[in-house]
Amino acid sequence: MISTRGRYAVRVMLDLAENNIDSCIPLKEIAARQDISKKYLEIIVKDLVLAGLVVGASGKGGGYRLARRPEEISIGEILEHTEGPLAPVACLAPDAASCPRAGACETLPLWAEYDRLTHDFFYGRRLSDLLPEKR
Amino acid sequence: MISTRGRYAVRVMLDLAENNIDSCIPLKEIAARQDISKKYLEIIVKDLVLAGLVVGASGKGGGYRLARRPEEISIGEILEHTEGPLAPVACLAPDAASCPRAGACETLPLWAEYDRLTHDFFYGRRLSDLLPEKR
DNA sequence: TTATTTACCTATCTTGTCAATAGGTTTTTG
DNA sequence: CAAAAACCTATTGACAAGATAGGTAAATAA
Repeated sequence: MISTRGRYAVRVMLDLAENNIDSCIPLKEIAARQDISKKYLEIIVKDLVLAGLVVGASGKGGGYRLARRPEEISIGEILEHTEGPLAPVACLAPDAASCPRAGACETLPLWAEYDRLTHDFFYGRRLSDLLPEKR
Repeated sequence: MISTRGRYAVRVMLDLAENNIDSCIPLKEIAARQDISKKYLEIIVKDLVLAGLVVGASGKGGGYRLARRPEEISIGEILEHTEGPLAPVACLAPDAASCPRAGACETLPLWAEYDRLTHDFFYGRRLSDLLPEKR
């Protein structure tokens, strides 16, 4: 289940993509436009900055802007940096202590296949695909 | 993220499918074979009984058996009855108070598409597809 | 230079779910 | 009638989700 963190992150990124891509946009504006608590967004945007997806500028006239063009940002990236791994089961997460049953597990291939499906889906979509002109 | 409930449920169903499909198998045996706490499995199997996926028989010589043949049971059914809806985001869950933004939401179509993908994947797989002779 | 605006940082809180445990009651058969 | 099984209710501990609160540092416009 994709939580609000990931969903809000995508909405913030999309908001940045839609509103004057070159200048900085203060979080206050985004929060108002998206109707999300600014304080909560701060936590989420921090992850995006750390991931190198957006750039923040302090001080008056500051705000955030995309670090790359929307065509070069995949939804998968946004989700993994805010939600953690997209892996659908714990056994497939990168940090998973490998399960002792893994070798003989009859269900693991099923989860692995779904994992691939999920991964391909979200890394195959770019932020630009969500822009109004594309839809 | 698919939790242990759903994953254990699939393993129990598969265990039932592999071990003498017509007679009853006590949970004690399944728990030992799958190396899962019997007490925890009780909770999970209860959901499977309520869903009409397995049939329980009390008393000595009792146990559980599949209610239908493995070819007629989809993985999706098993998961939805033990985990709840497969919906990847809250806005798409059946009981969701419909979001006021839903009509204009630019990200909803993305989640909806992923929802379809997930649904089709798990309802397209049957328990029989996981049996060793199939793999 | 100073007030203002902004990002940035740390901590706390509440609620709910996950994963499991515990101890009992009822049902059925050998 | 005794054993073995399902079935039932309650509780627990740990952790994450979804925020909220209050402050510090940086940069600019006046």
